[in-house]
Amino acid sequence: MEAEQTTTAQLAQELRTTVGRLVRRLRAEPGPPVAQFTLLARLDRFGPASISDLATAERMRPQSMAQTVRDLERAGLVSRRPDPDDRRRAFVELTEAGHVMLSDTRARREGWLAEALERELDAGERETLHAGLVLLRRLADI
Amino acid sequence: MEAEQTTTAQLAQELRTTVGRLVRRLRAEPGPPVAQFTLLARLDRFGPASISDLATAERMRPQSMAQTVRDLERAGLVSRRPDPDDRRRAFVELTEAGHVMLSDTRARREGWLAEALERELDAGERETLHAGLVLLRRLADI
DNA sequence: TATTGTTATACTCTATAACTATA
DNA sequence: TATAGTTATAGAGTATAACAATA
Repeated sequence: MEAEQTTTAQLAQELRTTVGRLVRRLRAEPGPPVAQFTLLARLDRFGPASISDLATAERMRPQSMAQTVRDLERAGLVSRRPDPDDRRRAFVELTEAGHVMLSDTRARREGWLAEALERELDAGERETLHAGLVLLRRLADI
Repeated sequence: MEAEQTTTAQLAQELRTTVGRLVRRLRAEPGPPVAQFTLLARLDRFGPASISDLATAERMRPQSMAQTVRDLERAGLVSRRPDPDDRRRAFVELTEAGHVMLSDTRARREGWLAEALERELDAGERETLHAGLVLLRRLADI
């Protein structure tokens, strides 16, 4: 089907372009780097976790996750608590400063996204967006 | 509304996480770097354009776009044609090699995304995705 | 003066390779 | 041997600053 194929290819390009624009928009917002903020938010929502678990959750190499954690640790925003049952592992958790940074950023600056979702989209649109994200997630996990 | 706020915050986090995963997934696919491929696809679809126009279209700094164009030019995939009406400007356009690379990549490797859209999603889901992308684009353009 | 474009430089993000320590 | 984690290194992607040429 010629028309169908064209549509799919266009959708692919649209997706690529839109994702690129969105990433740049997110990055432009002041506050900690996106990857670091994402990790802080994850730790806050799901609690302490090991490097491996965090890497798996974000579909990222453990070495890459280790870098992000190292940067956050140097900034004093997360700390490590050794796993008493397995001395190879350590739980990464938010420090008090990490909590403060997170809520601070959410409230003052990085809240941009949440605010935009509230302000620019109505309830129905948020549902549509959610449905779209579920599909994007599925594509990302293939 | 407490519940409403929580939902919006969660949606924001979901968006952030999903976009991150998707970017990494796209990057993992073999072929030319994502930014370069995106530009090749744009030139193919919309025709020659100046650096400034391309930067505006992708919501990117002209200096950043100049880098991408320079890399593609060095690889022989795009060329510049001076604008006869304005000697500051030049039109960036696909070379024959650029066309070949584009269709080659689309067919063999980078076609992953288009294929996935065909294979993993049905027509209704593609519509939902499209609607979601329109909203994401709106958010990116705020 | 404003616009188009360039080069230099730096930061973020993430990957692969090679390694240590523990299980 | 397998798993958890680290450091070293490199490449992609993009930004800001400072500049040159043209309008």
